[in-house]
Amino acid sequence: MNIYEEIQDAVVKAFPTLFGSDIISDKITINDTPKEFTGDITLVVFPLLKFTKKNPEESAKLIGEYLVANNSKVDAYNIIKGFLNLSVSEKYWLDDFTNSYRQNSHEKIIAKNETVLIEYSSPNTNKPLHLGHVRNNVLGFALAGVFNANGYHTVKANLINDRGIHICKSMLAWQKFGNGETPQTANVKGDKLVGKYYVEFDKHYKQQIAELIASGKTTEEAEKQAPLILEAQEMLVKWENGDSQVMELWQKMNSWVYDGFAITYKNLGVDFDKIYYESETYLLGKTIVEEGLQKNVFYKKDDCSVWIDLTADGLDNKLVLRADGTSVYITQDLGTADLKYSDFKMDQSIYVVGNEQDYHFKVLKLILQKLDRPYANGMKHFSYGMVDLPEGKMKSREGTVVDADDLIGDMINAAREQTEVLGKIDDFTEEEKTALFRTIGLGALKFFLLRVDPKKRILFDPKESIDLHGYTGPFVQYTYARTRSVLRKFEGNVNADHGNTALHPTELEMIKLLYKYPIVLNEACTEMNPSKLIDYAYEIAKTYNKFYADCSILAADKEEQKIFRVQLTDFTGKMIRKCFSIVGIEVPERM
RNA sequence: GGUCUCGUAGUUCAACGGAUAGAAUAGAAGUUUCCUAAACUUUUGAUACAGGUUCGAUUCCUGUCGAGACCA
Repeated sequence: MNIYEEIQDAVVKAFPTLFGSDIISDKITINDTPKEFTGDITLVVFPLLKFTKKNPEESAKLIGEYLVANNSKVDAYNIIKGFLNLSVSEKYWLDDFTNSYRQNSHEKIIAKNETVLIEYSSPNTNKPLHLGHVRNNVLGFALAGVFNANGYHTVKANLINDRGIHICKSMLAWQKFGNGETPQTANVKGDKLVGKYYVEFDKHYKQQIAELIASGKTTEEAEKQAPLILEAQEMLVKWENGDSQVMELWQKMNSWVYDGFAITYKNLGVDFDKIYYESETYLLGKTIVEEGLQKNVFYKKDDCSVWIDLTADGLDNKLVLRADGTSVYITQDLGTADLKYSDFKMDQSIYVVGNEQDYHFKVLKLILQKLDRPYANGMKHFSYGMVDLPEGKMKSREGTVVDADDLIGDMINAAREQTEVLGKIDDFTEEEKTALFRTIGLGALKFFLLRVDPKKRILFDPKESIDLHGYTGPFVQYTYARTRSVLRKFEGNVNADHGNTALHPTELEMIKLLYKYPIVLNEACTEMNPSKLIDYAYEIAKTYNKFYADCSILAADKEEQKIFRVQLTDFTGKMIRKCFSIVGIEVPERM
């Protein structure tokens, strides 16, 4: 039990004796005391007045006196307006630090017997990954890390959209304009090559539309009748019928893309436990449609299309199978959901997908609930905001995207430039340097993407490079490197007894901050928000740097003081490393 | 047109309904015989607008204006 919970409990227990009435713990609001006031923990008294039947000051006084008298951890109290500020004894904080340091951890994570499946990334195989995917990947990986650190068994899944009309577009364009070009002959990554033909398709398609409009067609007619789109549709039909030539082309081009993706994933440092392919799951949904018709959850229109009426739930009628019997997106998702459950029997199934699909996932969950799927209630849409450019949304077709590989490369170069100017690592080998620049560049990128509330959209200006100073990954990494440097120079036993030295205010602040780790870790999980850990790691780094400036560590006056400060340094470094490792950011020993 | 998000310093982000709205960056001014100055210290600067609920509203409700997404 942490100190916040302990005080809350104590207040609940005190109520009958103090005021002759009961109180439920929900009514008790406990905050950290703002820095400008004396105290550590603040109890807001206003909500309790109904139960104390006394004025704020008197109620606060009684509670304060009780806590000081009955709880050895509470040293003193003061009252300002309706706020009861409690001071926790320095001994409590110090003892907690000492114990945690010995056990090398603050946490007592209880393994939960629950499986959480996290689906993220989920790319299309007709184009390379861009910044939007990078946010998805970084978030998905971090979220899995958060659940894992909280004791859940996690499965990271990637559902690859490897079929459909968009794939046929790039296949067709390559066939028509490619002259047999391959990643080897063109010397580009496979996903880049395929993406090039996707753009190529669109270029020619637009040209044909323009020609048709010039010859008197409406825009709508032109879009439907352009020869290229008709050919692509024909190719899709052939694909669905298993035409051997089309299948061969499809397999060849997809394998190029997978080779390219593998490189990008590796550079990003993300991975997966299970990969699903839509080409293997898209048919499964159709049997569920049959089932839904039998259960009268779905209904069939005269044209044989199948629908579900969700108006009673505040949504619309939604198509689940087209009149020609082909699947729509949601049909495939129904099938994949069943497959995931039969594979992993997960308790929670989290979809890391952009907020543009909020409606889609509401519908998906509702349908599966109506079909009595046991996993339906455990489905969650981790809905994150889009990454927008100053000009607006990124569009692959129009080439207005920030390419993932380019971005990673740019970040690593920026890290290289800034590091070399400082000249601190001239003794590094080339390999060590390369690894360091990668650590810093990716650290900056991931931190940038993770520091924001996932639900909010991010504005990214490619002209302004991602910062390496201030509230950034490298700032925290630098602080870690500092702690390591101190540890390298310290000659002595880190595990020696530090005694009970009087603490400098910044030291105390540091200990209190470190104390919060389990609370933050839990919060990041229940709120599904990795940015909580990012923010926490930053706070630790900031406070440590202040401590570093305020207090001399290795040249401390007394030996016990030195040992304490070295231990604080060690623990801080380990904490930074732990937080960062959970969300997928590396830390360097030197930088 | 319908549904759903979102409007906080010049800019990018914080703030379970709690105290004097925090950071970073940009701007101004400082800190290096000493553990890594990618650091530290000081300083300027914001809740779109109008109502309502509340002891208390950036937060909840209503309307206006503005941005975005989805559904046709």
